[in-house]
Amino acid sequence: MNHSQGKVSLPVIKRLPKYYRYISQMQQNGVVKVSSSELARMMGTTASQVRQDFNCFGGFGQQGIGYNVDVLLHEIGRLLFGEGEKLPTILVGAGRLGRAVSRFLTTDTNGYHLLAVFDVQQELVGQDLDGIPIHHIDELESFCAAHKPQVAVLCLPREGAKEISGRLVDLGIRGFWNFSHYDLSIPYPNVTVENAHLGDSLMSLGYRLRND
Amino acid sequence: MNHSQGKVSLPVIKRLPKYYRYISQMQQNGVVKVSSSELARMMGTTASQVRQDFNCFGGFGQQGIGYNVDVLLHEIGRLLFGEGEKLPTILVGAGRLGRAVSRFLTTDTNGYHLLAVFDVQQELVGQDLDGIPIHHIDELESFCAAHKPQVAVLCLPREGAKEISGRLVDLGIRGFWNFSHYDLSIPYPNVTVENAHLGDSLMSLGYRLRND
DNA sequence: TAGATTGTTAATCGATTAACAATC
DNA sequence: TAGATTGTTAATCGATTAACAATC
Repeated sequence: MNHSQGKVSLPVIKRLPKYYRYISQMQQNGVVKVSSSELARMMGTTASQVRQDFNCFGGFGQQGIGYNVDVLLHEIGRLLFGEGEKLPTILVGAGRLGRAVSRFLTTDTNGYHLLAVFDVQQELVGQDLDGIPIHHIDELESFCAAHKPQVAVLCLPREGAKEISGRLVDLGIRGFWNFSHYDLSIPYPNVTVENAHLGDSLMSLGYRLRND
Repeated sequence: MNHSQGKVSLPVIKRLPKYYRYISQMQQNGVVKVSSSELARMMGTTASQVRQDFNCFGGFGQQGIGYNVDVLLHEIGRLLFGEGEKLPTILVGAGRLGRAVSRFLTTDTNGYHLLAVFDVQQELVGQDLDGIPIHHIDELESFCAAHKPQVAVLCLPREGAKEISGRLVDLGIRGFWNFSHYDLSIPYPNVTVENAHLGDSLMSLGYRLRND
């Protein structure tokens, strides 16, 4: 065990969820022990990379033996989801995309607690999404002052996103999961942003298809 | 003008949609000309990278002058969306995510033509999504034989995705936009796959928030 | 002890950035 | 011509892969 972590690179971080998925499946299949080369084969990478990745966090294995599946899953889970404390989260935009994404937050992942949904449409206010109440966007300030959410998920058009994200930063939001076409990365460098533009992902698929 | 393209690297391809978005906005604002350094500032990168990127495709500018916005948008659009011919596409899974994603395919992007939606649920069969008919999954074979779709968008659970993707490859699908948690990249190396696991993206945001 | 497999250092590879000659 | 800015080659940086010593 060496350096518990001195700034882990983004490529490594982005691989953690994939490790988590594969190791989680192994546990469900009753597998107890795994080697870096077995993991590498599944992940489509090299044993070297697997060991390098895990050693960014101090190393989870035993020399000569391999990795214990339970230990590995627990440690990576802890990295991704913390120590059981969940990130208080709000969702802005209750359109089709917002409704789909809320499912992920409430049932398909750990580490997040969805407190409320906001929308501009008066018709939606008072309704709920999987039991989470929909508020009018004007209540953003009072709600955030009272409940101090840390993460905001943006499922709204570009125009709205620019204005709303500014307000949210002022209200203390530290992390954005951004599906709007407005690019948040530059204006708020001290806030963590995960841009998930569906359109971008689809466009690059098109290019690759035409040119492979 | 040099090499029209001798295998462009994935990082470059993934930046194309972002260039497209920014340049598109400039055109809407009536901007006629742009330099690599202006683009770099907007994109949050260096002028060097902008020029290197464009030169993967032969270079779109004029020495001493800069880049013409119309030309740039047209050329990058051509790379992303082709010459007007749209990729015949099907969507598998008409749940919340499928309904959200269909919107992107039909109205928020170019280059794709959504032919049909498939689902296992009998109640949905016969209904439509933005005018696109929902078929039962059992009709996949006959439909594909008749209409020869090239792209499949997977919005279904992991278990379904494994089986369905195998069938789709046999039916001639060349490209997948995969939202399921099942990882397609390894089993079908000769097919283009864009994995867009929402869960993965959300998990890495969590890690970054806790450790920044 | 011998075999297996990790942790860790060194080598390679690829992507980004810098420099500069070409040219408008 | 002088200034601006690209296209392109060279240098740097970071990430991946290989090698090997430590250790179970």
